[in-house]
Amino acid sequence: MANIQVLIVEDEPLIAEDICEYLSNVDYTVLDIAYNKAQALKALEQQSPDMIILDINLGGNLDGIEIAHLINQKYQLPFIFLTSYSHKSILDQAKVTRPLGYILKPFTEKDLFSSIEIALYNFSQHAQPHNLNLERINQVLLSPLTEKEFQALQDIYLGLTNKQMAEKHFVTVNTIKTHLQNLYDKLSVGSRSEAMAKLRELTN
Amino acid sequence: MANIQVLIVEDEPLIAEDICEYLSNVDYTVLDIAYNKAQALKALEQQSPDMIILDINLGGNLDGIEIAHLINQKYQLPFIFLTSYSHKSILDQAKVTRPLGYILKPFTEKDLFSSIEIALYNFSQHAQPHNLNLERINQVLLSPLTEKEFQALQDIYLGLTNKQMAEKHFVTVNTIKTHLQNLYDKLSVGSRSEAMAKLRELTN
DNA sequence: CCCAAAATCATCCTTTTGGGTGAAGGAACT
DNA sequence: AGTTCCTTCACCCAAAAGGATGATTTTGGG
Repeated sequence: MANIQVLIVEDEPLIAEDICEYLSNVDYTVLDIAYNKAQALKALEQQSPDMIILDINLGGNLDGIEIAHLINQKYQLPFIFLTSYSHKSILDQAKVTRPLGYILKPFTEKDLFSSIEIALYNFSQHAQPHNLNLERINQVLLSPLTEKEFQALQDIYLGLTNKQMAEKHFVTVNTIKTHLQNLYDKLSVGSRSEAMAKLRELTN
Repeated sequence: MANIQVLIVEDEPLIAEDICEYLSNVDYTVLDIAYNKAQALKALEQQSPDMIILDINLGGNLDGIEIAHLINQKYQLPFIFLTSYSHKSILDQAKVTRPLGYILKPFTEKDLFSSIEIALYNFSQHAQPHNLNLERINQVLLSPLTEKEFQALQDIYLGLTNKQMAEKHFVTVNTIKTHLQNLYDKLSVGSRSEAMAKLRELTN
C-alpha cells in the first residue's frame, strides 16, 4: 500500500487516538491530527496528505462538511467521513461532497481499514477525471497551449484565484498573469469566465 | 427518495430478513432476495433493480465477487458489499470490482442506510451529464436561489461580464452586483470562477 | 554553440469584481 | 395594516483581474 499518508480531522482526542492506532496497525502513516477546522485547513495547506479522515461534527458545527467542499475545490483528495451523525438532513449535506466512504461510530479497525482500501482504490481508478485533456483542446486551437497555460486553464476551471495559483505552483502572481494572458490570447477570450464558456464550447 | 428497488443477495436467510426489514424502515423497496449465485443471476436478468446489496460469501465461495464483476460488465448498476470478510486478500479481490460501499457485519440499520445513500448519490453523479436546472440546484442548497440569482448564475456560466448582464436584462450594474452577492453567499463562494467550480461539484 | 520557445518576473496602469451598507418600491401572504 | 421577501439601485472602498511592454533565465533542438 506504499505508505499512505493520512490526515485525521477529529475533535475528540480519544477517538483520534483510536484512529491513529488502528491506522498504524495496518501500516498507514498518520501525517497529522487536526482537532478543528483551522488546524485542518492549515494541515491541508502545509502537509500533503494522500487521504483525509473527516469527522463531520467539529466542536458543535458541521465544519467537516465545509472542509470536504474545500478539499473538492482545492485539493481533489479522497476523503471519508467518520461520524456519529446519521440523520437524513446531515447525510444529504454530506453526500453532495461525494465522500468515498461514510463510517458511523462506533466502528472497528476492520471497518476503517476496509473502507479506506475501497476508497483509495476507487479514487485511483477514477483518477483521470481530468476531463480536461490537453491534446483534445489543442486539436481545436490554431496555436497550441503550452503546459503551463494548460495548467492555468485547469486551475481557473477549479475556481482558483491568481494568488492561489501562484502559491500552488510556487511562482509569483506576475508569472501566472503572463500565462493567463497567453492563454486568453490563444482562446480568443478576455476573462476567466469567458475562457470556461469557450472551454465548454470546444470540448463538448 | 423515489422508491429505490433493491436486490439483496445473501445466503443466510436470517440476515437477509434483517436487511429486508432495515430497508423497509427507510422506505426502500426490496425487489427480491437471492440466496445463491444462480438466483442472483436470474434476478438480475429478469428484474431491474436500481441497486444490489451483495454478500461476498455465498455458500462457502466468493461468488459475490463474481457477481460483482458480472454486474459491472453487463448491467453497470451500483452495488455495495455487505460481508463478514475483511482479510486483505479478499478485500483486494473485492475492491477491484469497485463497489460503492463495503459494510462489515455486524452492521446497524444506520450503517446500511448511510452507505446506500452515499452510494446512490455517487452513482447518480457519474451517470448523467448535467443541465442547469434551478430545482436540481436548490435541492442541494440550504437557502434556495431566487429566479434572478439563478439567471445571474446562468449568465456567468455563459461568460458574461457584469456590464453585459446588466444590458441583457435592462437593469443597472448595481442590481447585477447585488444579485451576484446574494448568489455567492448562497453558494458559499467568493467569485465567478468559484461559483462555476461549485456548480460542477453540485450538479455534474 | 546558437537559436527559438517557454517560463519567469517586474512595473505601470485600467477595468472589473467583490464586499458592505442602506434604502425604496412592489408583491405576496397573514 | 403589517411583515417578509424580492428586486431594484446607489455609493464607497478594497481586492482582483486584465492589458501592455520589456527583461532575464531555462530548456531543447539543430
